[in-house]
Amino acid sequence: MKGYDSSIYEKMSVAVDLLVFTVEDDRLKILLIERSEDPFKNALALPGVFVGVNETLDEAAQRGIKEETGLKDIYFEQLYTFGEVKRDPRMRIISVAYMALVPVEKLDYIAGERTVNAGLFDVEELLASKKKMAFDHKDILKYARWRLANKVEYTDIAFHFVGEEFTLPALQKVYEILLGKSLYKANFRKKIAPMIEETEFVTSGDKHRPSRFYRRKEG
Amino acid sequence: MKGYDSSIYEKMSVAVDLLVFTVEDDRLKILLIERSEDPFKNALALPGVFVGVNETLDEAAQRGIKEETGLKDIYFEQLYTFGEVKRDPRMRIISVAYMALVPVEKLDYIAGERTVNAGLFDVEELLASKKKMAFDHKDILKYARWRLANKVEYTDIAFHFVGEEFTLPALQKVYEILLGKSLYKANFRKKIAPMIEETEFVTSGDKHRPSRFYRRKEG
DNA sequence: ACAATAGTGTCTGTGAGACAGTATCGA
DNA sequence: TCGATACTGTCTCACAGACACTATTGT
Repeated sequence: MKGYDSSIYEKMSVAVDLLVFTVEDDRLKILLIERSEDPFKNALALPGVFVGVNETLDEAAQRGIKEETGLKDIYFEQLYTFGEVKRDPRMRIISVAYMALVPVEKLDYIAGERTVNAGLFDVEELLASKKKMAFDHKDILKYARWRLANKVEYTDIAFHFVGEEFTLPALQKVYEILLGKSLYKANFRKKIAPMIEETEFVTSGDKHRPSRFYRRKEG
Repeated sequence: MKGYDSSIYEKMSVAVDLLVFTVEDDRLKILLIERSEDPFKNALALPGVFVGVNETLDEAAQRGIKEETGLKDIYFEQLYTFGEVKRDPRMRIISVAYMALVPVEKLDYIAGERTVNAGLFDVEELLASKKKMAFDHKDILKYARWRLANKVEYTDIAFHFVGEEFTLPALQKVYEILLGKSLYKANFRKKIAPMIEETEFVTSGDKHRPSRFYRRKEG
């Protein structure tokens, strides 16, 4: 880093953009806001915050999640950093995208206080439509959707969409939604079996056989 | 993004740090420089460049690779963005880390012109030793090493360490180095058979059976 | 009894792991 | 012929896919 003298390079703004995903009504959804100002007035956008000088990227992401959802202690991970020169027409902004995964119950809990112009949107529908989103946010969403589909195959992310205790049909549905295809019950259960343990509880009230609740097992 | 008025947030410097990996003498190596100035004078560091205001992150990475190795058109990908507040003791710098993977022949080609204080270092040795590196660069290296080990299992990255035409023993060695374990010849060949096609060439001069050269097949 | 969904048993094919064997070079 | 490395054949076992079967609730 020749001389490492940054003064000859102009500094820039660094923002964290948030992709808060959840599964609602058997669909993958994302929390978006409707912009109230130009540029991209009235367009859908990812919520985001600027990174403060005394704040790490993770801290900024956490702060943003708190501001938008009221939640802390939810799962999130850095996704990718977007640095096209003109991604924001006004000024140079580097955007570090973070994904957060939330069981929908946690969001419902604070639904009443939801910002009036923020809400959950169907991801597949949005991506399939020609609807424009602000900035490069549609590209970011597309990339995040792709990563989710990938990671569900070799990690545990699907579990972050369900609560502490969950039924296997519910968890399977999450897998199916993320993978975009249906799975065989028996095979799914065999695959998941080593990662979970039974609870003593079962569902009730449905007009069919009740479903047992499980929780994650360490290991 | 409340108001989207960035003026209340101070701007910061954004740098790209480069992890140029290669395989030399059956070892995973990385290109590092020895710092000539404080802070961390004489410590090993990742080469890096600041991101210019009219330059994307990828362009900055490419420029940095060119400056350090003289090479362009080599494989690279964004790794992760590091944003600890005090990662650089002098000022706030956000570092977007990029990995580049190069067959060692390409680096040898320009070995004569190598910067006097830059060179290839054995990655495992470095990580196992207590030797300090500048800034948080040892953490970055550790993470990159981990990612390489992971990605080799479900992607094609290993191919970037060999040239256009390569023998299977050579490619297998790359896999073994990245995975950190030895593999069975027969199984390895069966696994990559669908990804390659024969050439008409074989090695010669060795005091044993010659080895056929292969090249990648599309698909 | 029936509709509906939860949950299990088992056959099959595919692919990774293990290992023994054969092939082809230089000396 | 021998040492060395390239390359192949084949057995086994774990696991994913497919599908048929049983179980338990409410009405």
